[in-house]
Amino acid sequence: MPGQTSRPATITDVAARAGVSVPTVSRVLTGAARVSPDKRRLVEAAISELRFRPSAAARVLASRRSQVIAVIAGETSRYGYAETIRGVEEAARAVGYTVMITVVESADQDELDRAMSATLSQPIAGVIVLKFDPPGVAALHRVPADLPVVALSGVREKNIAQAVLDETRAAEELTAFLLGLGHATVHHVRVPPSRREDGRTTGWRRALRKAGAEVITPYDATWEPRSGRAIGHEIAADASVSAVFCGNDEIAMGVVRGLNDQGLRVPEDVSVVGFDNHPLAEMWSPALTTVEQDFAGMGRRGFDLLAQLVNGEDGRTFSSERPRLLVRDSAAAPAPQRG
Amino acid sequence: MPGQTSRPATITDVAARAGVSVPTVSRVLTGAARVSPDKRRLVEAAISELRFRPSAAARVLASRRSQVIAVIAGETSRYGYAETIRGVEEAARAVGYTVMITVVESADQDELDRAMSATLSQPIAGVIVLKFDPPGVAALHRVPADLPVVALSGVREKNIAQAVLDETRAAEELTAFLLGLGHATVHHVRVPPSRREDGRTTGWRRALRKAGAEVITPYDATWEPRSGRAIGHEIAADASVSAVFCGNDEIAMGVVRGLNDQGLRVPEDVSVVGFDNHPLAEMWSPALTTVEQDFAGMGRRGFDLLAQLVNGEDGRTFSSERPRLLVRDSAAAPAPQRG
DNA sequence: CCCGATTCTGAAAGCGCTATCAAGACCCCG
DNA sequence: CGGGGTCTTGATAGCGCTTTCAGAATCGGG
Repeated sequence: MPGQTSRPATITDVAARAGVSVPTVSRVLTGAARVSPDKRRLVEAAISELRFRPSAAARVLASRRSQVIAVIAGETSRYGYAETIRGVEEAARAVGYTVMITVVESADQDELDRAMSATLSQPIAGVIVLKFDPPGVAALHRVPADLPVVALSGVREKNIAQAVLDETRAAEELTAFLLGLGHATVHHVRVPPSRREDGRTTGWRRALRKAGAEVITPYDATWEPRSGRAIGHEIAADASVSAVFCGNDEIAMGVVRGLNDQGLRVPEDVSVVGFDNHPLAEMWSPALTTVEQDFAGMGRRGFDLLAQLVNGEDGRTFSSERPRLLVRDSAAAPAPQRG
Repeated sequence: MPGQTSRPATITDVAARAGVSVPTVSRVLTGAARVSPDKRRLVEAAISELRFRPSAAARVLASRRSQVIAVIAGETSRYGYAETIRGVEEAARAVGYTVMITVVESADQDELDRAMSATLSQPIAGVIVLKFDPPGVAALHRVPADLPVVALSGVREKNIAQAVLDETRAAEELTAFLLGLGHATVHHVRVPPSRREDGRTTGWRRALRKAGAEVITPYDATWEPRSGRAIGHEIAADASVSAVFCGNDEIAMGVVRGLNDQGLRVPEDVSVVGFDNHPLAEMWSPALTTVEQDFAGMGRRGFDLLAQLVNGEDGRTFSSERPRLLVRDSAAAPAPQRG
């Protein structure tokens, strides 16, 4: 058996081995046209004997179709990002697609182009952009117009195919919940926003307005939990704060820790709620009241939407998911001595 | 300006526009051979005017070289996995490579082949396997022999290029630290192991043996923090437990929470240490004593190693990283009334 | 038993690029 | 001023597959 370890088998080898023509092998590969059962059997046998694996590069070149999609994101490691990507990958894998990951760290044009060009020159069927942060937003604008693209984010927008997680409504519900507990107002610690104002902040503001509560300028946190801790220290020094809505659970945990550092108890002295339902949120002491965000689900739907676009189906559709409020132990009625 | 929105420009279009031959354009693209400055300028102008972006598919087909690597992992979302992948992507992007992600959920051969074949038929330069769990190990065995491959894991092995994070030593140090605090022995809660015995368990056992301490059968946790909490409940009921070494920080947080649920304090009643230095470990109350694992660094080195292999350089090398012990507040001398 | 309709199959032509090779241009030195 | 380099360039031939397109084979109905 010569050629065992030599170069990988090509479609020509398979055709020769099976005693058929190259196009016939191609036909059984793609399933595009009918092939008689006996030839099909011969071809399949040859394929497995030769351990033939079609070259995606050649395939793409000839067919002008690809089974790869690119995911462009400003981050990959934090909870929301990682889960979203997991959802995309899962849905993609289920239908034989592979996903490429490209991280865009900066919104600067040149850096962006450099980071994206390697990926965009790959043969990809479409792009999914995680529009969670400024680099994501910038990346979205630089995707070539001829490529199908789906944006994933927390806020709806026009003229673009997207899957969204309705942050605004979730934030509004959560804030209203806090207000319902009797807090005069709710302070907000926001995570780095993707635009002038993210959905979480909008929802929070909206709930406050509806209730006629005072809207206090939000604190700005980074993605690092320790930035939340520092803000917790600030908040501890301000006796007017009785309830805090944090942009995500990790920041909320930092805030709680910062409050504890200063001898304040949650929820007895200050109520704190998070966002996302991070796996550790329920482990935290006190268990964090938060709102669940189905990132993986958004990722899956985003892929499904992209698949539709790739197949030339309608694309202006978008799917929104209803968030679920998780009432746990970190929020309670306000303490009389604060605020 | 016709063809503005029509099909993307090809190298032929560029050549025509610049008034040179196709190979000349190719030469400025690849930088493989010298081109006179004036022709180079012409070509570059044509490229940017036409917004030409070379087709990676055609390139791969003609040159038999690819700028894409595949990362195969059993997971993508948990801390260690996500960080490792982040490191790989970072190093890859720095030199113009793109990374493809493939998740292998099961170690079952058929499922594995199905999940991997989509990726392996892509034109990839090499593969990085996260050998953290059984699916990862199984995947490693099914990578075609002709493809450069690097394994990433916590334990060294022979005959394979790999980047490792020396878990065994780290676990040994951490266990020895606990023993040094005066604990008679240290209990272990292990995360799903990648083989008969993972490095963390080995290091723990080794430290115990060296100290002549009793080796108690480990508790088995899943990757879910809540499994740690359940184990915390078990541990609370066993008064002989005074120190617990958890396979990772997330499990440790679960264990601490489980202990708290039963009215036990950490570290006053029981000492608990984690592993990895998860971003929330220092936020936790008490701040978790743990050992830092530079997953991203391992990912970067893994990529560098793979790049060497791809370039035909020696590959048996492997880089190991020295873990760093982080002593915080979750471990203390044993309480006299327990154990 | 003939003819058009239906399957199935193979020859040939690319897909967009790189690799090879040989030809032309230019240089230097004896 | 001729011979042997060194550079730069273009013609040509694929890379491994899919896609026409047309021919061969089979079938059914009148």
